[in-house]
Amino acid sequence: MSKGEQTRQQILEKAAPLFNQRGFHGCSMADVMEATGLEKGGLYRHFSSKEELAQAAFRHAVATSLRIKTQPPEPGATAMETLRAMIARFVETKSGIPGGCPLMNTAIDADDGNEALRKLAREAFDGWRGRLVAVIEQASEAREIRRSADSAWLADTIISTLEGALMLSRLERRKEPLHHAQRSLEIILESVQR
Amino acid sequence: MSKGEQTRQQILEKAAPLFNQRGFHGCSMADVMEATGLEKGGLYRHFSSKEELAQAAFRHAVATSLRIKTQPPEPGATAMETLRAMIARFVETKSGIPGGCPLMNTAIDADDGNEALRKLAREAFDGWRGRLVAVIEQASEAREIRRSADSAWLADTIISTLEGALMLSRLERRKEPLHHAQRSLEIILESVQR
Amino acid sequence: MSKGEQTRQQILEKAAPLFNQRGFHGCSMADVMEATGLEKGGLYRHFSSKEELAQAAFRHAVATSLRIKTQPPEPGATAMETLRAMIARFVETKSGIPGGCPLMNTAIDADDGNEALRKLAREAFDGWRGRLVAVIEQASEAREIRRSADSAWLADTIISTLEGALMLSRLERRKEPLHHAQRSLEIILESVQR
Amino acid sequence: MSKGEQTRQQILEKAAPLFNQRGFHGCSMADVMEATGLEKGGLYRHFSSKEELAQAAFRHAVATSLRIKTQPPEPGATAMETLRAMIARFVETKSGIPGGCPLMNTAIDADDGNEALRKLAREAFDGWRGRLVAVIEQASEAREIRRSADSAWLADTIISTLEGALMLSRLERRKEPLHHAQRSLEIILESVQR
DNA sequence: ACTCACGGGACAGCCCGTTCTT
DNA sequence: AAGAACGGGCTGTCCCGTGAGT
Repeated sequence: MSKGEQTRQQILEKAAPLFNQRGFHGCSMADVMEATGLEKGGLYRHFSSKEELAQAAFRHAVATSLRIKTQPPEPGATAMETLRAMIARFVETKSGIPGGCPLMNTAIDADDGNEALRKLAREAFDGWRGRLVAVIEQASEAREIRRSADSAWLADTIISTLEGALMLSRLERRKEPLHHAQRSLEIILESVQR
Repeated sequence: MSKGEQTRQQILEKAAPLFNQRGFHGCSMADVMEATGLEKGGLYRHFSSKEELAQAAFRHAVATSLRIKTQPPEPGATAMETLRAMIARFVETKSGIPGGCPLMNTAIDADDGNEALRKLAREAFDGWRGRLVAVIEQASEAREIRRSADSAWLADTIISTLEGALMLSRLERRKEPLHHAQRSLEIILESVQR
Repeated sequence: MSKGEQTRQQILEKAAPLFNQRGFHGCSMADVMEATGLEKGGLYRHFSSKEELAQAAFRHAVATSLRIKTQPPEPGATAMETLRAMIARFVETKSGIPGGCPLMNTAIDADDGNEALRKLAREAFDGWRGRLVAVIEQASEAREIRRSADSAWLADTIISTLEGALMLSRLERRKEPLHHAQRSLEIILESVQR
Repeated sequence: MSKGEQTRQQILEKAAPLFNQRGFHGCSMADVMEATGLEKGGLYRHFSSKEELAQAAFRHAVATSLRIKTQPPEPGATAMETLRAMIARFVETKSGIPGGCPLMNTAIDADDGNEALRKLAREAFDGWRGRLVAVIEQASEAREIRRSADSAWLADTIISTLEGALMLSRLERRKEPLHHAQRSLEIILESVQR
């Protein structure tokens, strides 16, 4: 890896948590300078604007988050086991990046005009949902759940419940909401299981 | 209502949507000046700092939001009917204030250092949860649901699922996530009903 | 005159020479701050951008310049006497503002993209030419010069020769070019006189 | 021509129009980089500073301009014919470089502190005037004009009138001022012709 | 009760120039 | 000979807040 590419990665590693914690408007380029130890000239060599840096930082945060939360399924596990493992990992794992789930943070932060970031957040959620849907449909085909089960509904429910619970959990600084969510999702899963 | 109090209310009515949409850092006093038509001095007469204005605006937003979403239960309705109505109202009603749910927005926005706003958001969620818990326990005592049902768990689940779904729904600009949430909560409710 | 208006005038008095001497790109807002003793906040209260300040400063410079160079004609003077007096005043008078003729400076400085300034310079020249043409046509009607004399040509010649000579004169820091111009214009005037 | 010398020439060819159009402060090294396709290092290998580059670019612009405007006189032409040809060429020829006459542009642009550029502009005008004076004195000796004619005055007049007219012409984007200048200079020339 | 006028610091981004590397 | 990488200062502008004046 070239020197420049290396620096770029280091910037992203430092900047991603900052943007995730403070949001786009709440994190200044000076904050990034301080965190990275680089001067303006050094930063702007790798990113042509704060906007571009924030986007790259978001992608980095998502990649880091997902690398931790979506490990490959245990070999030999059934689809339902995989699904439960995905939920459990979300509930138990400390987020790979400080400041909570970057998807939700960015979704809220970019709810006003920042269309570029909004799009990135949407695509990230689409990716997550896609993976959930795939597993659900595997379960469906393996007859682990009823054929009539709606994979889009189930995936949305899992995402919504987990993200909402994470938000509550972070706000109140206690883990119950996440565990409550897990319990509720268990009920949902049982309801579609045959 | 005195002239001053009236002006204060007008400021809050204009400022609340701005802070809700753009967040604390994303909304400047100049934005509020433009929206209210007042000058700096006019604003700072009623609020000693941007911080204080943002907090008052948040309280205003919550009050507005809840006034719409938590109308008094239909007289004669059972506790479970009331609970379902509360959920339905969240799903169907357009938020009383532009920019989505102020509770969630503020929870995310104040996740970094802003402890004062954080506390307000937490209290607002506590209030909502309290009202849910009360209704759930009514249902419990009226034997509409199993005695063993955990009201804290159920309330958390309702809040998490709805908020998570609202976030998704706003991000993707479509209503399915909210309807999916309602369907899921129905399953949860049935599971505790005897 | 209100306090604000007074400050605005003081800003223009200080800024006009700076812009005239250094040009738009060569004069920074910090320069204007230093010259006026005001801080950023004070400046931007009166002018919403550097662009706007530069335009106002140009108008101020033109007004100052013309107030000096275009005094009302001596009562009782013939049109030709007035014309010669206008030329003489340009040649002899120290410019009302340091840095040379603001019309020419701005014409050159705004030759690249600055269309707003360009337009202002053009209008200023139009005004000057208009006044020359008026006097020339008076002379024509008073039969001081040949009826066939082309007032647009004569006005252009006076302006071109004087401005070109002023440029040379400033560049070489000696007055001969201006006197040479005056001599040449005298020949031109005699050629149209009957 | 060595590789290095060749690159240097290419830089000057690209940079000269930029500096001529935008002035010293209005043209950044980044602009030159973009125009030449070179990186910082490539530029600073050939020029030790922006100042030095600007001076070299000015010299290049003058050389280019003069190469076009001062072709050798027609063999067999009288001095006066040569003089008229020089004027005509200035009026008719499109400038060899975009942005107008580099001599005048630089004279105005360097009117503030830039002494090095000022000096170059002065020398360039001196060269032009010298050539005019030479031709005028040829005419004088050949008795094409009166012996008493002042060559310095005539040369200054030609330069002033042409440059002033060119400025007006560029400002108003029409050619009349230049043609008016030519007409006026014709009158001047006739006045010294015997 | 509110406007006007101003201070001064922070913001994103651009600038010129240097050094290291190839 | 030229590119890649970086430093650090400066630019125009926006920001929150204060105090005098009406």
